[in-house]
Amino acid sequence: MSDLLERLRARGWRLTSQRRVVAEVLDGEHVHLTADEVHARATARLPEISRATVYNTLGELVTLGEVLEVATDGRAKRYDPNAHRAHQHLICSGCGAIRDVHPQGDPLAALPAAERFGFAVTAAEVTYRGLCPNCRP
Amino acid sequence: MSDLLERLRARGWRLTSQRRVVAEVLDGEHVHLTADEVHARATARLPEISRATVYNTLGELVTLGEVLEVATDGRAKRYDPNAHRAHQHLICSGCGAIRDVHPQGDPLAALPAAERFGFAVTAAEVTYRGLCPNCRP
DNA sequence: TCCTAACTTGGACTTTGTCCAAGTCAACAC
DNA sequence: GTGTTGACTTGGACAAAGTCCAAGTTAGGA
Repeated sequence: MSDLLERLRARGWRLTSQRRVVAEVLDGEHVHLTADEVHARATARLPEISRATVYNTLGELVTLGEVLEVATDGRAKRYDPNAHRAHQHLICSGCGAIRDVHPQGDPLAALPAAERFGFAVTAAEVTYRGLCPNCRP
Repeated sequence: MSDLLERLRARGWRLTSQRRVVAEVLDGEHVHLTADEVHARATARLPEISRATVYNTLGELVTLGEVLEVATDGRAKRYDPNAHRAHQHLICSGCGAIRDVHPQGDPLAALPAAERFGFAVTAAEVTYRGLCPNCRP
């Protein structure tokens, strides 16, 4: 976390209280908050922080590669701070819970050249879906 | 296509001109239109069709399993009529073009039991990203 | 301690999607 | 054919998620 703030400062980021709070809210494992959730939690620590700043800051963190944007369902985007360890997502179809997971092998390898249609393919995102222990029948 | 309309009729669907037009617009390979694009094309054939009907019809087709909803980017959902042949998607990071692709093996198999956290995992969606031939440097 | 470019703010605006009451019509029975 | 009826469609209001901007504030270097 403070690593993150250090890295950002090293890149010329101005370290405002708003940015610090957003970074703090995003700290942890299996964190996948929407922008609105980030704003709600940030507001608890810094009541006057605005929605626009939360969006700005999240966008900057994504651009800097410190946070991943995850579009799981066509509703609000979610923000995943675990950007420095490759992983995929497992989502409960019942309650929407999200876990980071680590499949074996490289998903990119499964796509043969003949199926690449001349694209320079650089990434593969996998979303696993199922029912979590609480939602199972 | 007429297969589709037959299947729907067999399931008790009332076959209105609006629904027929939406189904026609969605016909084809590598079709991944947004609801708005579907509406625009449907309007060309049936000028008085409403946005609400396009949304309703798309929702019904998804529920019936005839069309897949694809959330690729946190913007508008896209509708993929190729629901009866398992496939994944390859998206150009430059221009947004989408192709259906068929990776080798079953992506589900890559997720070990220890990484399933007690979930009953039933599906895996893979999104490959890269630059298409036109957008490559 | 001052200065200034960078940052933040609130509110207006856009895009995407949902909901509803009122009107229309496909399909079935006759 | 014709009538009937419940399913379907419509337009408009509404909601959620996100973007944009002009004006005000401030972190950090000089």
